[in-house]
Amino acid sequence: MSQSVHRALQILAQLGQGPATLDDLAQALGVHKSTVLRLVRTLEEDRFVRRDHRHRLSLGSRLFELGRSSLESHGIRDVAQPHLEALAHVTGGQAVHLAVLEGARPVYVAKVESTSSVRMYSRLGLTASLHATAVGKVLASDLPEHRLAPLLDATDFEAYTPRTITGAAAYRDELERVRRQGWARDAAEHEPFINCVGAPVRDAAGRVVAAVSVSVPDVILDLDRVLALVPSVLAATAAIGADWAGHDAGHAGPPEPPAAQVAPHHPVERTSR
Amino acid sequence: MSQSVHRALQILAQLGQGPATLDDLAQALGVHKSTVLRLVRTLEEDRFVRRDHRHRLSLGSRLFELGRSSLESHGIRDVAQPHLEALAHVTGGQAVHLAVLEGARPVYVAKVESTSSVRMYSRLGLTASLHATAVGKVLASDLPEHRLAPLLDATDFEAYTPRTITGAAAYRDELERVRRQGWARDAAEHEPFINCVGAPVRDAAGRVVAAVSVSVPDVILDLDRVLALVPSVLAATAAIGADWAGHDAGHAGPPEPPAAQVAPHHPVERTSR
DNA sequence: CCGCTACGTTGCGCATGGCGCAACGGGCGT
DNA sequence: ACGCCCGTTGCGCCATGCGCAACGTAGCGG
Repeated sequence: MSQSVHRALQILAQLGQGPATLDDLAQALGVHKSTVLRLVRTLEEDRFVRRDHRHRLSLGSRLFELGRSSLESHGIRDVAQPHLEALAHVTGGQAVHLAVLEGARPVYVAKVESTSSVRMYSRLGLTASLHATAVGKVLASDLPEHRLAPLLDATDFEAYTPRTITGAAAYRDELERVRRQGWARDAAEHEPFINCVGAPVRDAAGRVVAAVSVSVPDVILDLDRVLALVPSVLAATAAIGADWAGHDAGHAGPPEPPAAQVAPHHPVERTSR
Repeated sequence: MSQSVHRALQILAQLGQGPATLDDLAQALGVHKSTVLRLVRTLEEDRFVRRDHRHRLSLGSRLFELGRSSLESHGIRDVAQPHLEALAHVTGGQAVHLAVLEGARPVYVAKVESTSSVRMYSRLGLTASLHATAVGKVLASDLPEHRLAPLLDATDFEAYTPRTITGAAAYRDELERVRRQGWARDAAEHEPFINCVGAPVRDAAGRVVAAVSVSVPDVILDLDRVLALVPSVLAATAAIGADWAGHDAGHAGPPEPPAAQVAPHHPVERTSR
């Protein structure tokens, strides 16, 4: 929508893959150098980018602060963490994830690392696939049609493995199954040799607010044994939901009223032009 | 410089202090609701903000990714960490910080927590004071006049304690002393009962690229004993500088050529208006 | 059960803020 | 000492982003 803001964000994204020079950025965005300069200056004023001693641009410390806030703003994260650890324990040290829906994709907001030497790749704050993961199915399964339809349109149904569900129709069937049974599986649909089971965390009103999954390489447990973990997962999500309902009620109303504080600098915003 | 970008960044900063509604933001920025809406939509497209199930706005996962990159982009961080830990050890478990200059203020990019029960407050990614900290003095002492002057103008010389240096003239004298002796002190100038000593990390060309400091509450060690730590700090910074020169040379040239890869979406940028 | 309020959303018309261009300047390496 | 690479500046045009005011809707209290 807003051209210059979008470009500024592209600059940040680009700098996320390493420092760059002005012309690098200009070329990457396909705009003129001077345009980048103006955007960068604005970003610099607010500490979103910095320049090291010899004019190279990189991400600023403000992004670190905000990145931290970003994770912390998911209140459910702290509530869930102990339950995730307990779940990892009872399932024999498997990898456990908590994800929430953000826009069109699930995002991992908490995790417990597997204790086995075979590690699944995932990272806090990264997005997962909607159609090829247990958490994706769980989160999608609760969406009303008017939210689901645009998401499916935006999904490419990439076939990560031969078992990946491709096509919206088949996926809708899968979601119906998830809804009925109350949990989801991912039978080597994303990584060839990893099976997962996932279940929804519901708030007091019954809305799905997050999803928990357990991921197991099949050299550790075969699919049947993974499916046998479902009751443990359901117990964990129920416990998280209960805790969350409590915290949620306690926090009712804004935790900190965002107070009308404008930045004290720039006393006159538009002097001349 | 760029109005809409600046406003978008203000929105992110505001959301950093907690979720907010559209009108909250409009009021905080002093602009119309619809203006905020357009900016927020743009931020949303790129996952810089998200909306939870009922329309509250918070920071998006993209910020978490970038926040991580932001710290990692300081290559010196990884190089320095083991040396910082060694320094903390030989000084008896004191708090050790590594800071770099970003714009007008030092930023902590690595630290070792004190082992004593008296903890100094600091946080990775946060900025420190330029005039009232050892790292600030160290970083400022190496700046050429044309960089230093504007910084001093932008500094308010707030008197945190009775011993804080207030006024640019006195501060310039202090910088001269730092330059001559090769290290800086902070004798209860920022926190009433904490003394620090800091020293510069220099690259192969002799430029100051970072500063290391040791902070000690005076219930643990008196000022003289803190000053006695200077040789250890100097040894640490020398070691870091040497390691960094090696890494720096090894990395010569861009670590990853930022490659002209534009986002594959938005095939036509401007269709209509 | 209904009206009120609070919030997000839309369309419009104006002028401003941001754009590309082209030329300048300075530092570094050769 | 020269040339190249980058960052920086001033300018004029017009698309872009702005505030306004009206609409739609969902949640709430009477």
